[in-house]
Amino acid sequence: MATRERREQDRERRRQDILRAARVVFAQAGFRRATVEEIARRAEVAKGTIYLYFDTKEAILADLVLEALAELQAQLIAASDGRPLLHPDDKLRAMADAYLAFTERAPDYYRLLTAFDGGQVAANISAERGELILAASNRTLDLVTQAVADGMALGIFPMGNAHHAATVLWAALNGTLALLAHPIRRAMIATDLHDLYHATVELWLKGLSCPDGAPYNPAKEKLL
Amino acid sequence: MATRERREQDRERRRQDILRAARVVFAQAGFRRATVEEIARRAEVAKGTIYLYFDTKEAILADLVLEALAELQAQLIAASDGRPLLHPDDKLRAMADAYLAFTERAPDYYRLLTAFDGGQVAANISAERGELILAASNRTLDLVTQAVADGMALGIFPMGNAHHAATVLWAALNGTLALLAHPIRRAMIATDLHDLYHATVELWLKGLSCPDGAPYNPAKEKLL
Amino acid sequence: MATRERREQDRERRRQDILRAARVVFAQAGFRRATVEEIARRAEVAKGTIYLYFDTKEAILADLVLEALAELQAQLIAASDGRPLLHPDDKLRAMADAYLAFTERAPDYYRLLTAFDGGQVAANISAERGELILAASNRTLDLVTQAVADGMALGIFPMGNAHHAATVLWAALNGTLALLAHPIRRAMIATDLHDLYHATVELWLKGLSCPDGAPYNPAKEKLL
Amino acid sequence: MATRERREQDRERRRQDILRAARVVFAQAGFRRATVEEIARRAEVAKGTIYLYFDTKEAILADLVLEALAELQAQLIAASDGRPLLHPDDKLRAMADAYLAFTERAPDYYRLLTAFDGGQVAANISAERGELILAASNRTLDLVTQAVADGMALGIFPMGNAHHAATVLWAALNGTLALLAHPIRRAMIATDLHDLYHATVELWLKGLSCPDGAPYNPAKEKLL
DNA sequence: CATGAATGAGCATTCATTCAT
DNA sequence: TATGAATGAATGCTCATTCAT
Repeated sequence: MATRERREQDRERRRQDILRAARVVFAQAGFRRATVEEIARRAEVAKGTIYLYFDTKEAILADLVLEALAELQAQLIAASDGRPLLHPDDKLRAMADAYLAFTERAPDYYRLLTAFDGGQVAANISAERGELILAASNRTLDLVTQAVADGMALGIFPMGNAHHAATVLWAALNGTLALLAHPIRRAMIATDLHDLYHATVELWLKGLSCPDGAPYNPAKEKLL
Repeated sequence: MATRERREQDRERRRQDILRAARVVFAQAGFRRATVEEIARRAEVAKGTIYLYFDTKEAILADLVLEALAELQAQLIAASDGRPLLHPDDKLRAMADAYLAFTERAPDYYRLLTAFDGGQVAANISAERGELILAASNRTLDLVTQAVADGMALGIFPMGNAHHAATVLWAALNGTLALLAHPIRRAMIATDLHDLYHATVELWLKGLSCPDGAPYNPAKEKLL
Repeated sequence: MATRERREQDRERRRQDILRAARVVFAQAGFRRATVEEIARRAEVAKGTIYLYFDTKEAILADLVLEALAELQAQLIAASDGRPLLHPDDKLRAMADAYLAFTERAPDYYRLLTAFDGGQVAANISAERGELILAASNRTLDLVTQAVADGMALGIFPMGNAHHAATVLWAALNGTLALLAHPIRRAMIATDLHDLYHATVELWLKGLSCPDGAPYNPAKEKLL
Repeated sequence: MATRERREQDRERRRQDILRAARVVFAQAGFRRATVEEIARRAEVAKGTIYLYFDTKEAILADLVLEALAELQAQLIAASDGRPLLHPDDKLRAMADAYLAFTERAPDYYRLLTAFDGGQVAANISAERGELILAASNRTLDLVTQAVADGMALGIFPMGNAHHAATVLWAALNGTLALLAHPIRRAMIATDLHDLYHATVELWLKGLSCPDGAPYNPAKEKLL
């Protein structure tokens, strides 16, 4: 019976309408200041309708976060997996670029991700949803870890804890991206953000690959 | 007129009482969930009194952020300026350590700083206060910049944009510290946070000092 | 036309399904907290279907109350009418027992009856339904009245207003049963409820049959 | 300092204003349908003000119930304790009359008491308040119990379980009063309610005092 | 200056009822 | 007839801010 299928499609479409609206509202106002009323208005549905599709306001956020993570993951995969012959450091550059592009093409998704990281919000999310998010988050980092591990296996990066190294990189990138988020901090940065971001990547690559013993410093003895 | 001086002192003391109370309350409950009522209770003043010293709840936060930045700056200075003979990379290590220690000894100050970075709050702050915070924030980064510049001047770091390099480091450290903040993210990190943090510093030092041309990769040709 | 009959039967069956479901839901959650949604779920029909059979939520309750009264009436008749040779006071004992048994075997029906008595609900019920309920309620009391009247006719009870006497008994029984309903009140009663209930019946029988002039009190003169 | 005393008085007055308003609103609409908004409107205060004096809507009810029980208790005491030479049965008559008068002079208090007995409401009340209410409720019944016990001690009532007997009476009175509460039930009663009520008391007195063996029924053997 | 009572807009969530299909 | 998606009014409670004393 096509009716049922149609209905499911309608339902999914409506769900997406609401998510799309919520995405905008959350991004503009932040999670706490955003109101369900406003989301409903923007989605052009009644307030009660929201609750036919989502249990709570937090559940909407959780779904959006999952969506954002899925999107980010897709971008990272597109930037890396599709090109198996890519050199490991270029692969990591590509992934970092994909991340930056993601935050710029979908700044609301990025804000959602960081808003969620704020902490206070996560408490009210169902355990099941929380685990899904954790898993998705892990998967994203795993992609970076894999790229690093590949580089190590190929002898391009010195052997070591790939997960550890990947986390250092990822954290550094996040830190740089965070400069973008806050108006005051952003004003603080004279330099172009992209330069900063790329410099972070290059520094990490250099630091990782640079032979041990560095930073060599012949002047050190003189100083002390 | 001693009376007047006395009055000013009283006023300042009261102000500090309120700030001290607010610091605890904001740290415990987060800025949005914290209530002026609770701050007043903790400061042992009436709710209305708060408004004799601060225009809005946000203004309290702004002042606390300034306090936090001043404290952080003091720590950074203590870690660097006091020891002029310190080797530049050890100086940066010391500053990074001081930052980490600051976040651990005064986690509420750190939370305040990041809460403020959330963005939503900053919007409601007076321009004047905003500029003060920006200036204080800049001063903090300037300390790092100075250390880097010193290293460059001494020929220990290759010449370059010291401010740029310092920002890269600072952002990376912030990104690593942020992993601590969110429960889910934290669970994601198998490694010890301190290792990660120190690795970030070392990687930056190595990356900065490593001779250009790296990452050298003899296998690269073979791959492509 | 058998089709039509069939249709009527189907309709009636469906109606009963809904009533059966509502009975459970009302009993579990109380009238106000019960939701039409839950009734529909339990009856395995769509929410809208409910409104094809009942005008409002209150109308469902009204029908259930009628059902409950019919059931109670049936029990009272079974306890009395079927045994014409029963002595009037034993007949009343049997009816009282039947009432108690009814409240225990069908506590949901009993709760419905008392919920309806709460008053707030009754206001929203159609006049027609209200009259039906009044009539059914009267019929129940009439059974008791009849038993009392029989006793009077037989000279076992002193002549008097049978309806009046029956109402006194019925009200007393209801009062005793009500002690069961509320947790706090119930905790108040050290004695077993059944004892209380039977004592009420016996006291009524004694009081009714006891020769006038009682309570005889030889000590009375001394006191005053 | 008279200021403080004044303030306490103001506070108490306001509290009473709110209670008075709530008493009316609860009586008119029933607890569930009553809104805090409406109570505030009637008390001529803002909605938030209500919550300066009471934690929850339920807390208002709890206080009103306590007030009602205190008032009822006072009436019962006035009807009995003040007149030590009263004959026990007259004392019980006076107490019953006082109860009836209470329900008629303060029907909203009476409705509150029965609404509270509904059960659903009591669940949300603080344990402390619940115990206070239970205690107050017990005290009321204790007054009746004491009167019965006195009668037994004086040899006017046959010895027995005074508490048990008092509960039977009280339950019977409540049952009779309940007829008043519900419109439909009330219409059912042809007789005057007062007659019914007094008949209940007299029947109880007769039943209690009537010598055992009654109801004597010489016709019984003939019947069976 | 200090107080703390009063304010009232704001918000997430529920649910009886309607109606297009 | 049956469905179930959509509606939107309704409600208890919070809290930053004001202001009379």
